[in-house]
Amino acid sequence: MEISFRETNERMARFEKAISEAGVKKTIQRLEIFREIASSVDHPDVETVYERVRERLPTVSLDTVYRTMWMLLDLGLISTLGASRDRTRFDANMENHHHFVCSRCGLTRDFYSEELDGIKIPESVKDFGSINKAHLEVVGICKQCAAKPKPIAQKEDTS
Amino acid sequence: MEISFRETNERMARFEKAISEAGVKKTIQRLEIFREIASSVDHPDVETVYERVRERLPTVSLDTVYRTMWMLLDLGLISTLGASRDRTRFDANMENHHHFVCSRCGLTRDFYSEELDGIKIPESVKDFGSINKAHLEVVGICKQCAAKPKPIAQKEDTS
DNA sequence: CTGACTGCAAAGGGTTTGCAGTGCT
DNA sequence: AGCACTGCAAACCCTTTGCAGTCAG
Repeated sequence: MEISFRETNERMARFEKAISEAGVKKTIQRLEIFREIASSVDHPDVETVYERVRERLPTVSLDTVYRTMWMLLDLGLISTLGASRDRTRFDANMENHHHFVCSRCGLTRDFYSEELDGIKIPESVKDFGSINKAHLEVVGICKQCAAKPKPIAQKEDTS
Repeated sequence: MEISFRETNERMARFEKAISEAGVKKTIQRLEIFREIASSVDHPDVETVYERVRERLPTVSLDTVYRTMWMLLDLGLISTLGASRDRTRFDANMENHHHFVCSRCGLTRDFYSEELDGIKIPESVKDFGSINKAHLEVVGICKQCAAKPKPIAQKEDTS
């Protein structure tokens, strides 16, 4: 499965715009890296993007892909799955529950809602596979982080 | 904020039961590591669990905490946040959407639902902080993994 | 032209593994 | 007593960083 031609084009246009507005240079590497992520549906990791881009641009280096991904994130052109957590975190709460996650510091808290537990998942999702559970991930800024000024252009930390 | 005394006790009872049913040894380390995660609300990472357990059990080693966490996961006593992904994965889809995630292989696919986009988040969640967005994470087993037999007692891979 | 960007190689940091000693059942 | 488990240290792998050459604006 591929992203539609039209959608890919729209994403590329957004890229051009963001790049020029941010005043950063438009290099072949950045273009190809963004084109790769913009045209894939599988949410690849850095290594995967690297391998795919290398087919067209054999000289790219892995660290350029890393640098570019964080840059694209800063420009708001892409996002990370799971609120950009780094280390694995664990949960001993085995009941049905949902999460509030702070996108700034990674703080995660449980909340409960019977209404949400009974949520209706579209039939089409079953095309992907069998469903075990579902939970809502609410992303925001926790009170503690809101009190502090936002760090400028840095990878959000997860302390 | 702490987990209630009653709830912690229930979790400890589940631990005893699972440990003996699995026929693995009940060591001080495992007990204290599970007690720690079972009584915390903040979904700590391995390092954090390590530091906290070390206050009571100064000789535990970091690798024992790692080994124990994976064991608890195998026993179904805990789970990981964000479907146990390891490396960071990226998403160029900036529209409102939701995810289906295979807990076996990490395959992730988008799906859309206007009904879900308009979901009602409990007022109480605002006590944690401001809300930017929310999306449903549906966890299951993808068709490809369902066709293969499940690997025995291994950390799920995310290829 | 000139500073931002890339590629390389080396460093850094989190996680895993082999092994000998320890302790649970 | 036997064997699983722990602690230690080294290995491993993913990610970041310093630097000199290169290239977009």
